[in-house]
Amino acid sequence: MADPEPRPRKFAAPRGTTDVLPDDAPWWSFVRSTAAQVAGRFGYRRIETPTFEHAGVYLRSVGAGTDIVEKEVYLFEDRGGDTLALRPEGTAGVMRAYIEHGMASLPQPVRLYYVAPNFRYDRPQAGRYRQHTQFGAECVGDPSPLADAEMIDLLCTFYRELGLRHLNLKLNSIGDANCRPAYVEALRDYYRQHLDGVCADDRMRFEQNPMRLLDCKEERCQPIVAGAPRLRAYLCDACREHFADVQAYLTALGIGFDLDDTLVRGLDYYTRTAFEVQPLQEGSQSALGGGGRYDGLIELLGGPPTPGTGFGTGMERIILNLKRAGLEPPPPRPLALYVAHLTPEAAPLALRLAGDARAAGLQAVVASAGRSLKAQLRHAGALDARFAAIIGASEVATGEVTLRDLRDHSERRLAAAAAGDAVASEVPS
RNA sequence: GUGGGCGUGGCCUAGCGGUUAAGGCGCCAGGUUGUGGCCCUGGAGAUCGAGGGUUCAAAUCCCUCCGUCCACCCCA
Repeated sequence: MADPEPRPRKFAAPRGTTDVLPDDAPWWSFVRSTAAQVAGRFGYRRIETPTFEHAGVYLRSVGAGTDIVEKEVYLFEDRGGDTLALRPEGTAGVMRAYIEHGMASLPQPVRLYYVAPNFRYDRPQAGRYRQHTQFGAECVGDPSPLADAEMIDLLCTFYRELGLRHLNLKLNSIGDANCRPAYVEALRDYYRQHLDGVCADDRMRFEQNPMRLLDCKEERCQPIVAGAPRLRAYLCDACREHFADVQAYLTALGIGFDLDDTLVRGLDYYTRTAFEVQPLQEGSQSALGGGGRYDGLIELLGGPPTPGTGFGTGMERIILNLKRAGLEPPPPRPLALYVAHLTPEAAPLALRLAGDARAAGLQAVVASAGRSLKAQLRHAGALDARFAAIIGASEVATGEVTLRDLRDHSERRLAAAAAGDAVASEVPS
């Protein structure tokens, strides 16, 4: 033999991406179907937008000065020369679709939800991936605080139905175009006096995105954050009232929350309500979900002035927390029937029998050809099958099947055509 | 972008300078003629992450890179 060719290089999944293997699939179907059910019960309808958009959709809407736009967006040029971007977050694409398809002429508000992958080029870590999946919902065309409360209610209901406990809802209002400028002014004035004692990031934020000075985590900046003017004190009457109503509705719903002055969204089109949910325990990073009101966004994307509010929540982090909480996903369907066959003549019967079982809604697997009966039954055991059908020369001759109960080891012979039903009558489907 | 831990067959792990890299799980096959889960036996499967260096000799020491995990940051 000639020298074997050098083995081709083995590939690994790109950094920050994961394979969802069969063992984890039950978690995913559980979380996905719960999302669909809960959203459906709130009257939200599913929307799917492309995984990539013209880059401007995201760059304009997510906003300059944010980490996402500065360094995390996957940008690429296609062969036709268009500049495109992989979806870094869910809302912008949905709003683009709202505008493009004239949803403003549907009965308002329009309630939409999605489950879709998002892409951000940041450094992977526990619960942080370059591709992650978000369940999100948007309520477009309703300016009232009731819509904000509904979003939070939907999100909390979702978590509750999954079985997640010990969550902390943080709530804030960041004002609107009427009142925020005065606040930002005051904040700037305050920080101007403290610029020496503040971290380098903060000095940049001071210039580019003063609101985000408030959520600086740097220890030495904390006293300065603590002494900063309170945004809530600057809210105009309309915003104050809106915020009070959101809280009243949440209270009526029995949803607990903590007010948090430092919870901010830096950009102008974010208005009023902002919220975030995190696991109660390790309060550091790893928000499970968050959202808020974005009354300026649709206009920014070229649509008519339209209010909107929504949330996004990370599926991988949810599953991580479900596992940490010691919960189990609903068990997958068991294998009802394993069909063993001993001769080439038996194979067609085996295939037909498996087909009968499947038609009855059961899970059935046919053994690979050419293995000993012992090997086939061992395989059946390894797959945790409930029944094994055995088809050898003797069964072929009589058109029968030997059906073995793998729990109590009992066996009986019956007509091949009846075997599928026999299994079905004993295995819940 | 910054810092730290770790990289030995599919998985977990032993070996930490010296002949053909060891074990467990898993996989495949046998333990007589058509029968599983226990037990026994055998087999396949590793250029010890990659490249360079030190040495008579390196999986074992040094350097670089890559990957991965964890934390910071940010976010979901």
